[in-house]
Amino acid sequence: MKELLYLKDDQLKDLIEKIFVGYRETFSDSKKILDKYSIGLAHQKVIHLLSMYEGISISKLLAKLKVTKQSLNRVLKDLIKLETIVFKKDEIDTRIKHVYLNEKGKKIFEEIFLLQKKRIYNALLDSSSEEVINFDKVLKKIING
Amino acid sequence: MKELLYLKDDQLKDLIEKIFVGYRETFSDSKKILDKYSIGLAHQKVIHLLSMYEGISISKLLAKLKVTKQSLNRVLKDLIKLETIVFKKDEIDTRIKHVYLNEKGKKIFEEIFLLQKKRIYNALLDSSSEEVINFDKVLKKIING
DNA sequence: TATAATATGTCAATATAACTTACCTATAAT
DNA sequence: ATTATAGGTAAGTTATATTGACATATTATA
Repeated sequence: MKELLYLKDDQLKDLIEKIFVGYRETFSDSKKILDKYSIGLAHQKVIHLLSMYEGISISKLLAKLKVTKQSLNRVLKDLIKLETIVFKKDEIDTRIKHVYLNEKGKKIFEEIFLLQKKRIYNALLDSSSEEVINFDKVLKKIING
Repeated sequence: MKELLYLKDDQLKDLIEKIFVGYRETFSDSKKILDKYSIGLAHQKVIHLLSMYEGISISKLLAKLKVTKQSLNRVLKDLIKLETIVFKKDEIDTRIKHVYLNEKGKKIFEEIFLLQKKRIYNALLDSSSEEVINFDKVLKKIING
């Protein structure tokens, strides 16, 4: 057991609180835009992933979100009603559905993202490239358990 | 506008996804313990803060959690029923209530924390002290907007 | 070809955590 | 005396998720 300060319980508690607050703040900046379209955090996350992974399949979306089919389906139905997403069947395996943002969906994502990214952008702008790289590195290690 | 790679939209999107996943994973490791005591994520967060800030007042808890009184009250009632917390009136201003974990509360927190901290601990153990310091630094900047 | 596995959809019921609006008491500060 | 602060509560609602069960279409495999 190393005796490093940052491996002590108090520091770990502090980091855990920061991870929570960081997440909460990062996903609350765009609330006004979500309200404008009568959607919520769950929809924002899906739109975000659709923007990152164009044509992602339903099962891969599920794996990334770690929610149930039923839960995702509600969100997708809302997004269809809002006319923001389209589906395309896989040409080889027609069981697979690929999901895409259409033009309206992309526009709404950009509105959300414009607000959401500000916080991160400013934090990174105010940091050295090494700080940023290390932030990313440690976060990745946390994720990969 | 700097032309740094990590300030590009794709990288910002990637970081935002990581912040979400990092949070979700960090707060899901202890689910089994929560189930054991029939409590949820909201209770875990309160217990966590009570462990960090012994004797914190209700209003300061509310400010840290950013939820409504009604929402916090439900959680506190559950924790009272579970016999994990106690209150002490402020000796000077008796309107203020200080909240503490009792022995049982502290024991349950340790059970939760033991599982939860593993992920963070291992990530930090696998990192240099500079990486950890930079992680903390950037996270703080994200929080402070 | 029959069977199993995969990808997706859906119904019903329930749980968790939060919200809004409104009103209340007690105490402290001005 | 009035206002502000700290906290509590009631009723109704919303957002997001769950479990369990069942259905369909398609692909892979024995």
